[in-house]
Amino acid sequence: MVRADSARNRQSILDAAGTLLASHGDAVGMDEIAATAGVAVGTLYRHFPTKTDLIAAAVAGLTERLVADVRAAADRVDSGADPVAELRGLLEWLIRKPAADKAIKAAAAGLAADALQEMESRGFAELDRITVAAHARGLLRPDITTTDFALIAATAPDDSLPEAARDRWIELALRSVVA
Amino acid sequence: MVRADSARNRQSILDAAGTLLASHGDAVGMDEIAATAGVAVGTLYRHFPTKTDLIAAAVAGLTERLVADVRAAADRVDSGADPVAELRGLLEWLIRKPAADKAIKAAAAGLAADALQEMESRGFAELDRITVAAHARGLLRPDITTTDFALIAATAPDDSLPEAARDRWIELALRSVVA
DNA sequence: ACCTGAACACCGTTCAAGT
DNA sequence: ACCTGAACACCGTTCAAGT
Repeated sequence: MVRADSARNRQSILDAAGTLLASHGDAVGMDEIAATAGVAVGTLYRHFPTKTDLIAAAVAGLTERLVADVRAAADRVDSGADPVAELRGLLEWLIRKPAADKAIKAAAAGLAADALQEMESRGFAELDRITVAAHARGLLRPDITTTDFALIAATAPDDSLPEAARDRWIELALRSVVA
Repeated sequence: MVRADSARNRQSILDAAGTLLASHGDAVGMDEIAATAGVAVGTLYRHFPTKTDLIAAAVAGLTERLVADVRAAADRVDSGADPVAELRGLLEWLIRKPAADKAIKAAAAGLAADALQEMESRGFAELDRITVAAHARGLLRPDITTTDFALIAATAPDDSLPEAARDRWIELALRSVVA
């Protein structure tokens, strides 16, 4: 049984971390996060033994949303939507996420691999639904797999590139998979 | 006229930084680099006002080699080599560089954009030679430009991905440009 | 002009004391 | 059990003194 104030503190810390990391990226200090959350640093460290752990927890929310979006896209495909258009939409989402999430993503640079693994294990099945549907309609090159899409997603550029370059990247990426 | 010892110090610092960054990445402290170079920290800061500047200087060497490699590939194309094979070779080089260089590359994470710009301004012309030759032989899709290759190079994954994934990435990347 | 290295500032992390 | 916040450790950077 967790104490009510402990649970509340944990949530306050996550909220504060999410907000501050989003606006200032990696640069926020643990002291500042603790102050914003209304707790002492020691309390912060009781919940998250290291700054990396805290960032990982804050990024987890991002992953949730990604998985939810992939599922929504898969649902639309089941309802007759164009699989390739949905894949394009997902890539656009991945690249164009609001600046707030970008900052978190940047802050989590070192965690990219972990996050991808997390996404794979939980969102892979959803992505696979789209791949299967697309193949059933003969829209993809025969050898393209769901893993290929994960690979493409993993190498997606961030918004440090100019808009035109990002659009072009999506075109080239889709070109490598469509029939 | 620079004092001989000053020039010597600068070189010692660059050598030490190159070695230490290569073996330990970003983790090396300025004190350690200074000690290895046989100078005081203050001297290090006289030559490179910030750690970022020092890393940038160390990375410059990498860029030189990249440009040289692109030029060599372009020369081989002029001598009749297959342009697509040369492009594949360049991508492989980019992904598979020795671990030592990778560490420097990782240490220079924040400088990626600058390095790319540097490469573009100096290596773009070399890369363009390959693109032109490839188009002349009808090997590329008509709309593919040299900028597309730079874009692909910029999004190349590093060796955090398993070998098979890196090979597959190269396949997909080439697929998006070949006719 | 350039070099030295002690000192400063900042920030992630710990821990003895409190409730 | 959990919270507090002063203290520690580490590292990038500065600067007064030396040559």
